[in-house]
Amino acid sequence: MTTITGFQQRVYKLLQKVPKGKVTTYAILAKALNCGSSQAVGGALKRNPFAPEVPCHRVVKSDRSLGGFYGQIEGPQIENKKALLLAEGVKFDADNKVMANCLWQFK
DNA sequence: ACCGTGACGGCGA
DNA sequence: TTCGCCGCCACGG
Repeated sequence: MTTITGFQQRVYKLLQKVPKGKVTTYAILAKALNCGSSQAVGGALKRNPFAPEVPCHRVVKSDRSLGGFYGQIEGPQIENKKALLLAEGVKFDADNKVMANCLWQFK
């Protein structure tokens, strides 16, 4: 039973606003949603019922590390996430961190 | 209705 | 500069 709460729907909608080749952070999303907790955003993405429709792979932590993907904070899925972003033109640092200029801000 | 947990963030030591 | 702790909102059991 996919219990989609209004908050989650809001997160997905906003996330779809992120263009290809750019990434955003949980904090930025939270702020845009006027929410003080990025964890809430992460929780929503974790339970993301719209796998490919919602580009949850374009969301990284505020320290620009990959964060999580498909319910995992590390593992093969994360590698896939990185590959996906690379395929979209997002560049990474030597420490598996996205370049700051690739960050998308809701302005 | 209550408590514990979480794909996080920021500040302090 | 790196590691650790507390705080935040929302959700599941």
